[in-house]
Amino acid sequence: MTKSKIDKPKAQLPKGFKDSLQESVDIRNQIIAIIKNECEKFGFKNLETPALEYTEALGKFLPDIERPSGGVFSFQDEDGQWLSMRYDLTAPLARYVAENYQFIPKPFKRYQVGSVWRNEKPGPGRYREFIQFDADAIGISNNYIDAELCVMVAKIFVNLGFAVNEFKIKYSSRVIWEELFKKINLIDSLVPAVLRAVDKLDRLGIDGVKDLLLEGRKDQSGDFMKGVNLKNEQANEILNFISNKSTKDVQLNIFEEYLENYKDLPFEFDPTVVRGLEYYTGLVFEVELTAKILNEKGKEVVFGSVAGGGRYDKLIARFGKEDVPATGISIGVDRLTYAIEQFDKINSSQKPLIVIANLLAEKTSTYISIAEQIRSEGYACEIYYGSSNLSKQLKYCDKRKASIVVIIGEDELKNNTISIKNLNMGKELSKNIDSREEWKEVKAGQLTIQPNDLISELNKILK
RNA sequence: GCAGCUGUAGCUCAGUUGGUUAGAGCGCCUGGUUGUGGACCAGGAGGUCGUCUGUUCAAGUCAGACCAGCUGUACCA
Repeated sequence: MTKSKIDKPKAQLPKGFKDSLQESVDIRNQIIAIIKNECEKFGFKNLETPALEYTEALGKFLPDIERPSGGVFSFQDEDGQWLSMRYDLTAPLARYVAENYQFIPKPFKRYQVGSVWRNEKPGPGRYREFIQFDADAIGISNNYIDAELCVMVAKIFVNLGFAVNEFKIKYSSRVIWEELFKKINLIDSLVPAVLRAVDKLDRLGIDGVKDLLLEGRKDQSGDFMKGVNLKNEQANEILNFISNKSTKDVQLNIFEEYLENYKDLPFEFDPTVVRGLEYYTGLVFEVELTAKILNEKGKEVVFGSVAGGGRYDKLIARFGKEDVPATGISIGVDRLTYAIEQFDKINSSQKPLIVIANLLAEKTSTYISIAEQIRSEGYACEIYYGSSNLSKQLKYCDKRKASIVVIIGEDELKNNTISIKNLNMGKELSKNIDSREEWKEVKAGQLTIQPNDLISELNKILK
């Protein structure tokens, strides 16, 4: 009995995950190499930590106490211990530093790149598995290091091919907000809600933020979001503070003093950069692409930040140690890859593929020796091992996006020649041909040469 | 989580006031052509109409519930 279709497993990618083809992987790897290289120039060293941590080690930082493991992929091991997949690279770093504090050099500067996982509703450009790149400096309280991190990130973007008017690094400080809240007598429990409202300025505009600080606002679908219900005067003070951009504190002054040395890089003070995270204690910053980004359907989207970070001096102390000053930056590699692919900033460096057609089974060793000759020149080369006719083989090559097909059949053998077919050129030529007979006759893009000239002819075409 | 919208072939969709065997384009496969990609021509495969329950002589079409997807919004370490 054949199984009914309904019993068979569905070939389906889990939602929120994605498969990546060669070209994307290639571009992503180049991006990572550029980022790593810059970090190393600034004295950061690589640290790799595992994908799994004890849930407790991650969960202790979770600011949302109501659902301590919400949004995290977790399971129990044989001993009943709860394990979780890392949801960022900062929490594992804090664990590493706390665990190895006496052995590591202080200050400790490390970078790390790796996949992280979040078990939450995926959206456009938002996956449940994605790659982050982090660089953090532990044990330095001087704000020069915060500024240096920003300079390093700016240089990374320049090296990735962005012009200084195509991105912006916006910075602010949590401290100036704390001072404002003290001044307007805001109760502590409302602080997170206020900061979250302010964080939405770029999307909702000043009126949207005002609505959120007061009674609330309706979204596009008509759903109502409750506001913070501040007093009018409090809300006005906050809105004022946002627009006049004049309040600075000591940390910000030191930070800006450092940046004076880099006037050519696009830094901008913006008090509304507050970042959602609870654990930031001082300076915060984020990198924004100013160029327009389109989604798969060609529609323009608000892309948001591609990197962000800040100072988190209390995070490591949660493991019961004393406060350890720390600051870091995190780059969303997948989002960056998406943007870079769209702007063609980096091209896939794939080697051209050459396929040797298989026409005469008894000539396999000839094909092999030619393949070896081509590979030793540095090109990718494969022999077609199927038994299809030439037409099928060419179709296959077309799909593989091969550049050249090497043809050695009876005709070539008789005359001691080799035919090479330039598929890209053939494609161009075919535009002007519409009869089948003519198409077959001209053998578009094809060239018959002496065996000794093979490599030089390939070089000519592929250079 | 909340709200709005949408579920018919691999993809994009049509399907009349409920009425035989549910269609098209694209894609895929085969042949025309066992030594020439594309175009063209001919043929073919592919559907429990999201799921279940109900109304009806009769449901892709009507009703209800559920499920899934999209969009917005919330949360986001």
